[in-house]
Amino acid sequence: MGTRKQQAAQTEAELKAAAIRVFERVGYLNTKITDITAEAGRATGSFYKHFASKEKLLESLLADLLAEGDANAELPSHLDDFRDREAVRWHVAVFWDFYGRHRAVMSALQQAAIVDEEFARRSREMLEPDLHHIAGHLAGLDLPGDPLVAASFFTATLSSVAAGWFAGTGPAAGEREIIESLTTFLHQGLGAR
Amino acid sequence: MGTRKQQAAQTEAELKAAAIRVFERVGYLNTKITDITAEAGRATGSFYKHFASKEKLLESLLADLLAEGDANAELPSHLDDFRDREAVRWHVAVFWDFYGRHRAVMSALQQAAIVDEEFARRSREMLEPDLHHIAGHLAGLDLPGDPLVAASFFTATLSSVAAGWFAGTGPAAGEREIIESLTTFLHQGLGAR
DNA sequence: TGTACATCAGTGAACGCGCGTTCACTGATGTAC
DNA sequence: TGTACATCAGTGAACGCGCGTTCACTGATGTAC
Repeated sequence: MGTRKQQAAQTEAELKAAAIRVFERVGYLNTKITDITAEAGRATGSFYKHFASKEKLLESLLADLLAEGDANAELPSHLDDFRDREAVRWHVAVFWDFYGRHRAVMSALQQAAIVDEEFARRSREMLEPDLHHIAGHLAGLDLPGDPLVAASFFTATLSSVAAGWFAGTGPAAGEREIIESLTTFLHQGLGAR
Repeated sequence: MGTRKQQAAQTEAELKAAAIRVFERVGYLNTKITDITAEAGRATGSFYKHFASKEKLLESLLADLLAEGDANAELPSHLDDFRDREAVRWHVAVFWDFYGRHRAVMSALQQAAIVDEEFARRSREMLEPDLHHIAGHLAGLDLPGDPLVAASFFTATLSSVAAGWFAGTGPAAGEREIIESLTTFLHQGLGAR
């Protein structure tokens, strides 16, 4: 009964896990195929039995991540009125948690987008629903401008602060503190009174 | 009289200018030495008469940029109280203008920092005075947290929005509109009342 | 249940491409007398 | 001012390293009878 397939699936999973560890250590762009196979304790050729290229591996990791993202979207209806500070805080915290658990893949995607037009396009497409989702929470606020522009400020700030904090290049502050400050910053920035 | 040195300086300047054009077209990380020399209409070997490597070329471009930055710092004492929206607007506009004129080098530096620890360190050091400079303008505001944290939100938002806008990946909005909206967003976010 | 053959994950040495870097050479500018 | 030699920016073909990708091979699992 499928021992062979199971073994293969196992190896594939180990390669993915190894890739994530290597990404965390040296970054996606600096990662060689042999770094990944060495980290997983496998032969070089093994990689190509599972992935056609480093890009395809990243696509596979992205698919895992999107699967979880979709599951998130199924969550019980969340707070959706950004006049309410608590609604902003909830969104910040959820994003923060997601970013933290997937920081290696998130930053790998950003790095891939820099070098590869196809990933850039895809990343933009991935984030667009998010942008409209956020824009949809802004009714009733005294916005600093067009709702989509305001929403883009929100997501730009959120992701660049999260990226900096998880990469250790941001200000030296605790996670709770950052989330609270960021919430206030965003809530007020969007024109809450 | 120094015709030879002048010629050499001229060629070096042309190589730099060509590099900037190539960076704008394909990005720093995707740029090959031969792309630069071809763009400048020179032979491959010519590059190495002027720069030891692509990194050294970028350092040279960075030096030019820092020279201008220092000149900026000499400007007549500017508005420095961020309770005043006009002071925020001034900083946003100056940064925006600077980023716009040097977008190729700015994004090249960001890309280099991703792949090269040395550039990452240097970029951080370069931005730290800025951070403290901004933090120094925040007295009297009802800040969302620690002054350095608030200042880092300010610079993170500013540079990621500028990067997105100049790369054409941000929201489709006019320059004036973005600057005004961003000013309001930042001003309010920092706790102005 | 046993035997003979097929399939396939995994191996790691070898191959080859892309590209950074070098180097012998050229011809023009600079220097010495 | 002229001549002979030195210097040096610029050239582009050649070299060689790093690394992605392939491929013939192995041995274990699956299948047929």
